Amino acid sequence: MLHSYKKEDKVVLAVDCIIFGFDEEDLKILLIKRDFEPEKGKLSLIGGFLKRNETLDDAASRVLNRLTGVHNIYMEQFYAFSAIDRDPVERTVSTSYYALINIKNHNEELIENYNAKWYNVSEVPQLIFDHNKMLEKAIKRLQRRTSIRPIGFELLPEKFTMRQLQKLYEAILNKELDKRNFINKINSLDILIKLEEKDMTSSTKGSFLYQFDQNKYDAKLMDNFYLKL
Amino acid sequence: MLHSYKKEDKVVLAVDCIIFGFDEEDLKILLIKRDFEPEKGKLSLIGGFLKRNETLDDAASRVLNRLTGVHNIYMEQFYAFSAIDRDPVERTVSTSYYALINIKNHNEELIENYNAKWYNVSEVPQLIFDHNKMLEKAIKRLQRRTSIRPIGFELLPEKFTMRQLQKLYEAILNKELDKRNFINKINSLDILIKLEEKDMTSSTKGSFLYQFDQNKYDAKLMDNFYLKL
DNA sequence: AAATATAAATGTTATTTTTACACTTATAAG
DNA sequence: CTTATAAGTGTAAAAATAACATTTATATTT
Repeated sequence: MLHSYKKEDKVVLAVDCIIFGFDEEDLKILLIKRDFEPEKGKLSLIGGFLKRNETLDDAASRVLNRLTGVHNIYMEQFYAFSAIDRDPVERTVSTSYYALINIKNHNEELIENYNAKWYNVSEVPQLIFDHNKMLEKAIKRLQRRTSIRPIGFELLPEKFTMRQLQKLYEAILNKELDKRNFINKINSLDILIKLEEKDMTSSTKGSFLYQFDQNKYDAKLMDNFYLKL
Repeated sequence: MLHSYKKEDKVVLAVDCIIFGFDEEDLKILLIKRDFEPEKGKLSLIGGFLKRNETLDDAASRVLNRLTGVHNIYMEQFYAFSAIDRDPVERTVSTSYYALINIKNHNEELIENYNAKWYNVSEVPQLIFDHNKMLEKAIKRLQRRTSIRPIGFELLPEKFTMRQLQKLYEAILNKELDKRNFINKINSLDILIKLEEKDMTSSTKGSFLYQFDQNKYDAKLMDNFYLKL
C-alpha cells in the first residue's frame, strides 16, 4: 500500500445504546445486568464493539437487534464519549445512540437471556462506567427532539388514544401538559388519523383511537417545524 | 491484566474541525490545501488523529491550536462519521467538531505554513473524503444552535456594532432579518452592553459599539431559552 | 330504573409574541 | 449649504400561546 496510518494509535471503538420505551405512564429504558467482569452484576446500557467491516450505525443496529430481535429500529447517534479511563479494562471510545421502540414489540426471550429489564428513567440506579452520563445526554437530546420532530410512532402501539400520546410527551418532557391545548397543537401538526374505533379499557365512555399517518409523519420528519409544548 | 478487549478490532480515530469565522459580511471556514498524498493539492478540513492519552476534545483542541496558535477555542463535538471507505488510506472513524473563532484572532504565520485559507461557506469547493458532508452537518447544527444559545462572542471582535451582529446572524441563518425586530429581540436577551463609543468606519453618523456582558452571556449559555429569528 | 362515578370530549377569551412597516437623524463630503 | 449614506427608532396588526370549566357517554351501584 502506498500510504498508511501505521504510526497512529488505534483504539477500541464501542457503541452503547439507550433504548427508550414507553409503558402507558412512564418513559423507560432497557438495561442489562452484566454477568461478566468487570462490574459483574451491575447495570449497564447495551453495547458492543465496532467491527472492521461495519459503520457505527451498523454496529448500533446489530447490538439493538441482538437484544430485541427487532430490525430497523429507529435510532440516532448523539455523542462520542472518550474520557481516557471511562472503561477500566482498556482505552475505549464509545459512540452513543438512542433508540425508540415499542415496549411490547420485541423478543421477550432474548431480553431474558440478556438479563435485561425495563427501568423508569426517573428511577435508574447507578450504572457502570459513564453510562449515567450517556443517559442524561440522551434524555436531553430526546427532549429537544420533540420540538422539531414528531415523536411517538416508534414508541406507541399502532393504535393509541390522545391520552396515551399526551402521557408520552409528558413523560419525555417531564412536565404536565394541558389536555385541550395539547390536542389542538397535535392536531395542527396534521399527522394523525382519527379512527372510528374506541378504546374501552380506560373508561366507561371509551376514547377514540388514533393512528399516525405514515406519509405525513415521514414528511414532518424531514420538515423543519417547531412545536412548542 | 485480568480482562482485555484483545480480540476486538481496533481502528484509527480521527478528529476533523470545521472552523467558522466571520468577516464583516460572510460566514467563512478555514480550509487547508493538502501537501501530501493522497489527494495532494485538494482542499480539506483540518484534522488529526486521536492519541492514546487524550480525549477527543483534547485532540480537537490540539488540532485547532496547531493551526491557529489559539488556546481555548470555543468548540463543540457534533458527529462521528464512520463510512467504511471514507478514508481511502485506511479504515478511519472521524469525530467532527465545529469551532468558532474571531477571524482576526489567530496566528497568520501558522495558517500560511499550513497552506490554509478562509472560504465563504457558500463557495466551498469540493473537499476530500466526506468533508463536504461534515460541513453541511456542522452548518445545520450551528443554525439550530442560534435558537437556543447566544452566538457571536466567539466570532466577533470585542466591540462590534448591532449591524455586525445582525450580519453575523444573517450569514449563519442564510436569510435576511428585519433591522428593528432584530435589535428588539437581541436586546430582550439582555446580554449586551451598549458603549459610549461609536464606530465611524461604516457611516458618517457612526454607529454605537456594543460588548457582550460576559457574565450574562455565560449564564445564557447554560440557560434554556428559545430565540426565534 | 335511577343515581353515581369516571374519564372523554370540547371552545373561548385574554395574553403574549411575532411580524410588518417608514420616517427622522447625524455627519462627512462635495 | 446641499447631498448622500447608514443609523436609529415605535406602533399596530396578526398570530400563537396559555388559561380555564362544563357537558357527555357509559358502566356500576343502589
